[in-house]
Amino acid sequence: MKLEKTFGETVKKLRDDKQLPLREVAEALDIDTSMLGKIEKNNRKPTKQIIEKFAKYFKVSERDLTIAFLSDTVAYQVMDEGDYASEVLKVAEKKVKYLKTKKTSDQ
Amino acid sequence: MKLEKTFGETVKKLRDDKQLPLREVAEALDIDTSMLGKIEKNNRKPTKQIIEKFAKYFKVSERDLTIAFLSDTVAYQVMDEGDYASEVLKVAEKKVKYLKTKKTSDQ
DNA sequence: TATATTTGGACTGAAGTAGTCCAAATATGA
DNA sequence: TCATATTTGGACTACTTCAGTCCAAATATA
Repeated sequence: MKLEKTFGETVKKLRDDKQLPLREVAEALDIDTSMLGKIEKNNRKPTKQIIEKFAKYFKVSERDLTIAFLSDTVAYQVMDEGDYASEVLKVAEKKVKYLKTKKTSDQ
Repeated sequence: MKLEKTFGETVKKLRDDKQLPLREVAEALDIDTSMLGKIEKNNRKPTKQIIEKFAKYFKVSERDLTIAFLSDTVAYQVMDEGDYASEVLKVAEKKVKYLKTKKTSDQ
């Protein structure tokens, strides 16, 4: 089974693997040490800019990091709302497909 | 092809089918007429309470309305973020399943 | 024991948003 | 055409949310 790590867990692992302290990474990304700690604990959300910096600094795919982050947000959001989570995501997928088609045919 | 209507389109249709003016429905739901108009145009989000009132007033499933609304939110949210929409939703589904399992085994 | 790191609480400023109010635009019907 | 009802949207307010900061306590390291 593939374990679906949160964004925070993902970036913490990147840092741990290189045995770097929060201070050093935070400095490199030009953010507050405490901020980075919170991001790793999913207590604060990273901005696009911060995700970009993470990707460059750790030399990982910005796309993958972005997807990891956005899917986190969506997952927690739908889990907060009753027991419809899976259903909501399924319908959302249909809507996305529908809206994409619409968009394309609009041009 | 099943057309995936937005929440606003859904409730507008319910109202149109009964040929009711915004004023009357708004009054019954105890919200501002302008507010209802905006909800139908997806310019304002309904609260849980308003969704509940819609369901009761039009005698439709609250669950279905809720899913229609939440999936709207999620769909537009992920479409705003680059071209990763479908991928994000797929990963989010995995995370939801993973988190549900985790939650169950936690108890 | 001293130093570095991690954690978390409290706060601030800014952004976002539900909801209101009103007036202009549009439709309805006599 | 005229009068009335409905719809639309802009501007505003009050409230909430949240990224980001600062600092001090807790914990780890050597």
